[in-house]
Amino acid sequence: MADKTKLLLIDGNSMAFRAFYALYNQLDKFTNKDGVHTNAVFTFNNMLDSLIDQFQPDNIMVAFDRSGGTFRTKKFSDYKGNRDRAPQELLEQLPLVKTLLDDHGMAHYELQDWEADDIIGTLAKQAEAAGWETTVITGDRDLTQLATDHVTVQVTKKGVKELEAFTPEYLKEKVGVTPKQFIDMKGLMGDTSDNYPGVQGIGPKTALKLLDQFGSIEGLYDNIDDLKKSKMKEKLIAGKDDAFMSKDLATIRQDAPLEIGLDDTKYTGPDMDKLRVFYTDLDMRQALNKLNKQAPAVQPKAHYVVISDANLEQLLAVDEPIAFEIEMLTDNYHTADAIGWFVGTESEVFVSADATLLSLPQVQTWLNARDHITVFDLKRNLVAAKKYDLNLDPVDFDVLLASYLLNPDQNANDLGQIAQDHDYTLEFDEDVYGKGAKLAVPDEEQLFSHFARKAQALLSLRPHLTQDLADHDQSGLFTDMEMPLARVLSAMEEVGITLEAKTLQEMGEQYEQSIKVLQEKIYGQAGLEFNLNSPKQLGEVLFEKLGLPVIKKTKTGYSTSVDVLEQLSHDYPIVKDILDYRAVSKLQSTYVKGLLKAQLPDQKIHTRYLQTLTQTGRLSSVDPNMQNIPARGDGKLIRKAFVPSHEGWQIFSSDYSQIELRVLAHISGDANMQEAFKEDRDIHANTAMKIFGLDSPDQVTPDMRRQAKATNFGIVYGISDFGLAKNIGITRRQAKAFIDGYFEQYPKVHEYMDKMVAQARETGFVETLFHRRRYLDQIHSRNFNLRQFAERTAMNTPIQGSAADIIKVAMIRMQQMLKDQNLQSRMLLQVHDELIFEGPEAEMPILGKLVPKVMDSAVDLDVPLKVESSFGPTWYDAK
DNA sequence: TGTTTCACG
DNA sequence: ACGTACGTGAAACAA
Repeated sequence: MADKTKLLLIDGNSMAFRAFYALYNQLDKFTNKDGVHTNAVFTFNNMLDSLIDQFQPDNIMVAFDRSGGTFRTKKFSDYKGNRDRAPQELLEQLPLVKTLLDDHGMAHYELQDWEADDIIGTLAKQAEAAGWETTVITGDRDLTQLATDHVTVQVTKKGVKELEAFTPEYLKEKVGVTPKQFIDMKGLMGDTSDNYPGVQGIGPKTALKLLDQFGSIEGLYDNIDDLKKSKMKEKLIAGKDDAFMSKDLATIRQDAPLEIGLDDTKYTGPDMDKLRVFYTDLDMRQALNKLNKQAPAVQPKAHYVVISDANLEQLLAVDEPIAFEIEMLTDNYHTADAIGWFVGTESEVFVSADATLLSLPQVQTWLNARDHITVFDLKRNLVAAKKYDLNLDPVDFDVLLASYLLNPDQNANDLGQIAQDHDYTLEFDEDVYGKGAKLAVPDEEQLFSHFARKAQALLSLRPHLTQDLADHDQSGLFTDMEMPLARVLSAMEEVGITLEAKTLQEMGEQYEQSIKVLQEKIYGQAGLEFNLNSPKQLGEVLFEKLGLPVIKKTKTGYSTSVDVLEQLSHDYPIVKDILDYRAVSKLQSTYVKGLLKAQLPDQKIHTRYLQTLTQTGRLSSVDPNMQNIPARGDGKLIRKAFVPSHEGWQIFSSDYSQIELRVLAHISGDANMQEAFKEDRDIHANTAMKIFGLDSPDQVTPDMRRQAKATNFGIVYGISDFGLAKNIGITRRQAKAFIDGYFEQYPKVHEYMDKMVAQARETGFVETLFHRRRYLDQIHSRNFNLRQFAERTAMNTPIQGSAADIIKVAMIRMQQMLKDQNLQSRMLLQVHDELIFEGPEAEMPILGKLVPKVMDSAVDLDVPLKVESSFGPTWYDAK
């Protein structure tokens, strides 16, 4: 027997409301570039996908209310009279939802004077007559009156994901009435949300009892004389008209004069191309990516020439700007092998799976004679090329770097994504190469086609990005800072830093012992063994079994973080042991074991700096992270394992002193703060004098200095009294007094803070000294937290970002200086405000002069930059 | 995959 | 009446 036709009837308004409020708190995250909100569209879209999945309908109709009154408001002018008007952010999305339905091949309908409910009711009746199976989707329980053996009403439960299926049986079981009686019940009870009265004084309990006895409102009033004299009887008699009117209002009509019929509900399926345009217009990336997975855009057939001995001449004859790339499958280009490379011109793309061709002298000569080469991820290509002794000096444009500067948070690290953002279709690497266990080189045809399309995308994107950079006033930042920096970083990564494994292993053995001892001690005190590394288990032991006071909770349970444990450690010795255990096991797992795992056969650590990740312009470091090697406490000993790569060499280190506060003094123009730096005073003591109202530095106690230091940090982070209070353990009132005092003493700092927030509100972004941008969409959020966060970021980013700019300039100049001076010393690491070198002992005095000179002259501020240096036989000693 | 914790500036 | 310090990465657990 063939399956019956399946019809899905959706209450469009109800679902749009649900969709809108499901992501209401993220309203501001869901906007497109024109500021149109998309949260409801986004959720509605997901709902449609899951409904199709779940019900596999043949026919669909989404019914909407039409604005203006209906026949119900004509009968009873207060009908739905107490409803707030839907918010503008939702109303603007309703037309979008309807377009979305069109593109999905789903019918929608609305009718003057009639509600969506009546459209659904009418179609449900017609479908029943035609022998179809109907499912109604709504957030409104009133529609359960439509349930029959062939009509199921699915009502959304909490949010939009879960549905509750109302069949007549289920309704009877759950509410105690039949679908028809549901209307009688509403008639007696009334409905506060639809604002009709029912019978005054009759609630659900009484209504149910009466319906059980009399079957319906008609039955009740036909036999009302049989009721014993009572208050209820009086109420019923008094409310008779209201009861009938309310029943009438509650009744979903099944005879609406629809201009459409069942034939018009056919689900014709999505139009992928239209959907693609729709998602693109609304910047709905997630939906777009999902769609591209299901139905990859038809790629224009890409032509390519596979490089061979026979046609090498053709490649070498190319004399125009090219796109170039050496492709690798995995992230870590220090360990990855090339899977191929390509050269693209406007008219042809040359591809190869044989990277050794890059070693050919004629290829190298030809490449080095190019005027313009465009790549994606310069640093990655530099490292890859180095394996074939190839320099890539002519590369003058990195699409990745350009796109990062244009908008650091929209950077996906994938050419496909960047292309898509510029309305250029290109498959994502992940979709061509797979990911995780499925990562593999595809067949040659697919691989080379992808190469060819990438080459074309690179050439095509370059002029647009170049223009955008110029429009943002970022051409200098791109050409003179990020592009040269990529070369500096690639050199630093390739040199790497030598790790003396033996030193770490010995430390590891000691840690192992400590861990064992501490473990036993803790188990003994707890009276049981458990997984100490599990915050969950630890929380249960401490706060349930041992009954320690709960100080803080996380969203999943008890917090066991240091600040909590430290408060407990005075009273409970076990907690002190746990803190010690945590400290040692962190060193063991992350640093001893982690670093040893990352060591390559040359005994060195080759980290990768991520140049296009942070929102502020800082670098980050991965595989392993060399920017968070312990610098304080016992952990600092880890640094002893980092040694020079040659006998007789030393490690040299220079760091900027208080660079962020100096940057703040400069960009705020605050005379008091500038004076402190110009006279090289202790800035924290200076601040202490100011906020505590002291006359001389002698009066500053260590504790005052500590609090002033925290306040200085707080200012840089975009202060809040709460945050400062928490950090230094004072009351919020005191913290507020500190901040007020601070702003009084450094008035222009206060002005700066206000100015940055105002600028973010006005332009949507803030900038560093070198025009690095960060967009802050949430500055306009009506969510307090998101807005406050954006305001703090507006204050902090120009400071942190300008400091990052400055050290980047210093790095570029330093690298050049080492070369110009013919020094053997080399730059190894950058840790935000610190540069680490290695070199022959004899060069240490030279570095001692040169490095601070280059660093403090990297930029000319209204205050001096201060640099402190030191050197020694290991990183530990270079302190 | 998300959460918690902790290492750095 | 809200619940916050800014920027990162890695390990381990808990799903």
